[in-house]
Parts: sequence; C-alpha cells; structure tokens
Amino acid sequence: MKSGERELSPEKTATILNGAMQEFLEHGYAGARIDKIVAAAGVSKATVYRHFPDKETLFTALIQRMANKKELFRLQNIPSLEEDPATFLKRYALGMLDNVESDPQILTFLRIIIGESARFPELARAFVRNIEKPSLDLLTQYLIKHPQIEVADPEVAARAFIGTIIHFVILRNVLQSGDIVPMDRDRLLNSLLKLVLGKSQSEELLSSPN
Amino acid sequence: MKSGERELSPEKTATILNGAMQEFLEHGYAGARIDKIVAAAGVSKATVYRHFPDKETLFTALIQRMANKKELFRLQNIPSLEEDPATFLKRYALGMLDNVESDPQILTFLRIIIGESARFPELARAFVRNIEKPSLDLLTQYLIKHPQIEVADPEVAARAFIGTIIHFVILRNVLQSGDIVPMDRDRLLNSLLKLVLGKSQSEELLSSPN
DNA sequence: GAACTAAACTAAACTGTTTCGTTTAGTAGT
DNA sequence: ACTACTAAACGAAACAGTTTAGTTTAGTTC
Repeated sequence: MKSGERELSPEKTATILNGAMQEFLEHGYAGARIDKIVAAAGVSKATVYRHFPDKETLFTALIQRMANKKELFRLQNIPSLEEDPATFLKRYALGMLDNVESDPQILTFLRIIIGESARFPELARAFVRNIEKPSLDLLTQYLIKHPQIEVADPEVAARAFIGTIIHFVILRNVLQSGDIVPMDRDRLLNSLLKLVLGKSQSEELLSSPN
Repeated sequence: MKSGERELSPEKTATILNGAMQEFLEHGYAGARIDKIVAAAGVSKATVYRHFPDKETLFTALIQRMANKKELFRLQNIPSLEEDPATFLKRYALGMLDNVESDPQILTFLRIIIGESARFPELARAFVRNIEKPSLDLLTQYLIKHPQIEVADPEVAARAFIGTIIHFVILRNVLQSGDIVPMDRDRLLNSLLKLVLGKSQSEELLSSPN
C-alpha cells in the first residue's frame, strides 16, 4: 500500500530516445516531427509526453546521451601507447577515418552538433568536453611522453594532427566535396606524419601502411 | 522607367534576400518563418511569392548568393605574395581569425552550411568550390613557389595549415568551447608555423607578431 | 498596366492534451 | 500459492488551439 510506485520504465525511455534519434538526426530540431518520432519508436504520443515534458527536453536528452557515448566514436579503440610514434599516430588517424566511413550516424551527429550550436550551446560544449577534449589530451600526453619526437609544442602538434584530419572529414564526408578538393587519404596521413614527427622518423612507415 | 517592360525589380529581390538572411541564418531552414522574413524585409508576402516560388527556392538562392560572396570571407584581403613565408602565413591566418571574430555572420553561415549539408548538399559544395578550394589552392601555390620552404608535400601542408585554423575556430567560436580546450591564439599560430615551415625559418618572427 | 501592399483566407500540419479502455506489476487476504 | 484488488503505465485516437506555407482579393503606386 505504501508504495506501489512504479516509475516510468527506463526501457520505454530508451525506446523513445531511439525513435527520436532517427528523426532528429535526419531533420534537425526544428524539422523533426513528434508524430514521426512516435511512429518510429512504436509508442503512443501520450507516452512520449509522460516521459518528456516537451520536444526541446527530448531533443537535449537525446543529444546529451549521444555526446556521452564514447563508444560511438570508438574512443576506446585506441592503439597501444607502447607503439612507436609513427605507427601509433597513423593507427589513431585511420581509426578516426574508418569510424566515420563505417557509421554515417557520426556525420549526422556532427552536423546536428554544429548546426544547432547557436541554439543549444550546452550540447556543443558537452560534445567538446566528452569527445574532442579527451582526444586532444590523449594525443598531447602521448607526444609529451615520447620525447624522441622532437616537437616543440606537443599541444599544438596534437591540435594540428586532429584538426587536419577533422578538416579532411568535413570537406570529404560532411560537405560531400571530396571531388572538388581531391586528396588521397594515405597521402594526407603520410605527409601529415612527416610534418608532425619530422621527416626522419616516419620514413620507415611509408611502405607499411598500417 | 525608361523602357515600358517592367520586370520583378532586382532591388526588391535583394530586399527580400536581405530579410531572409537574418531569419534563415538565425533559425535554419526548417526553423525560419516566412512571415518573419516578410516583416524583416518590409515587403508583402505576395511579393515574396512573386519573386520566389517557395521557401526552399528562396533559401537556396540566399545561401548560394552568400557562398558566392568572396568579400564576406575577405578572400581578397590577402597579404602580398612577395612577403617572406613566415610573415605571409601568419598574416593570412590572422586575417582568417580576425574575419571570424569581427563578423559573427560568418560563424552562423558556417553552421548553416554544415547543419544543412545533408539536405542541401549542393549548397555545401558551392561553399567548398567558392571559398575553401580557392584558399587551399592559393596556399598550395604559394608554398610551391617558395621552394626555400622545405615542404615535401605543399598540398598537404596547406591543408594542415588551414585545417588546424578552422578546427581552432570551430572549437572556439562555433562550438563556444574555448574554455574547455583553451589555447592561446598566438601560441597556436607560432607553433603551427614552426611545424609547417620547419623550426629554423620562423624563429625570426617570434618577437615580431605581425 | 504591372508591381506592389495589406490583410484575409485556406488547408494542412504542428505540439501538446485528454479520454478511455487495456495491460502490467506490486500488494494483501485467504 | 492462488486470487482479488489497486494504481499507474500504456496504446489508440480524438481533440484543441496554434502556426505554418502558400493563395487570393481588393486596393494603391508608379
């Protein structure tokens, strides 16, 4: 008698969020339709509004959840830190690129984060905090701990490395303009490694592409 | 006027597009409201629909026009090609950064281009064709024409240079996360120059910041 | 006479609410 | 353990009120 209190089932919440994901990622916040979310999730409209007070709360909950899922970006899929620098960096970069190629949802998520960053700055900041910053930190720490890499400013080197790759992904995959500014993936990575590591240390890698 | 044949006045068209710019940039395609555009432009709704068949055509016309305005990105504001490499590159980068800082519309435009790139890929491609590619080409040609800069792959060096700066802008200005991944602007530029030019050639610039 | 304004209008779509009947799960009496 | 009771979550669907893109109409300006 005291507490027959059941709560809104977390499974339903997840079902709703999964349905909302398709619709929000495809159409953005303003373009998404609650009725479509309802249909995609296979729940009733009333249930959606029992779990979330309004569209905006549903949207932010979804994006926050995605920005916290490091698995989505395979941040755990990191090459061994004991690897030699050229191999480590190349595998790291290839991991990012393969990740993007294999899962188009990542591109759509990037579009949302950037596209809605003026209206939902906290979502953008959560993304940077959970995804971008850890990547930059890891790379910076790696460069610092391998002093045989003669890099004067590891933090900037990490930014240059990641920034170059992300810019490449934005041009090629997000903006779908790989044919307008063509660039071979392996050429970019090999030349980038030379820039970051200095010419000498990466030459041995040139014929063994992983 | 002089000739009896009056057409839809280009001034009105421009007035409509200017009104549409505020609304579309602020709210995106789906979030923009025709009535707001009408009010912002100070024209009647009927006039809008005499100039443009529908919302989508108005939107694409606007974004295409913006993507063709190289002035907006100050691509004409390029340092002299006769400048020594370190000075040229630094001024070029500072030009990009100042441009972004001084005109928030550029950031909003970037958000739109990326945010709508799945639904309007041709707009994204026009942006790359008119803005990104000329920048990359100019920088690549500059690096090629200054062989004293010992860069094995000028095309990749140009991408690394611009990619690093754009990534910096995205983190700091677009995603508004400069406090989460802090980085001093001048430190980034100086260290980036060292990476691209090699340590020796940029040292003279370190104490003369323009 | 053509482009325009203002405003009413249409038809549809939208978010969010409500109604009502069903299901689910925890509780208590026997 | 079996059943009955209870309360809340749920689905389906209608509903309310607002907002939307786009049209039309009637009058104005050049």
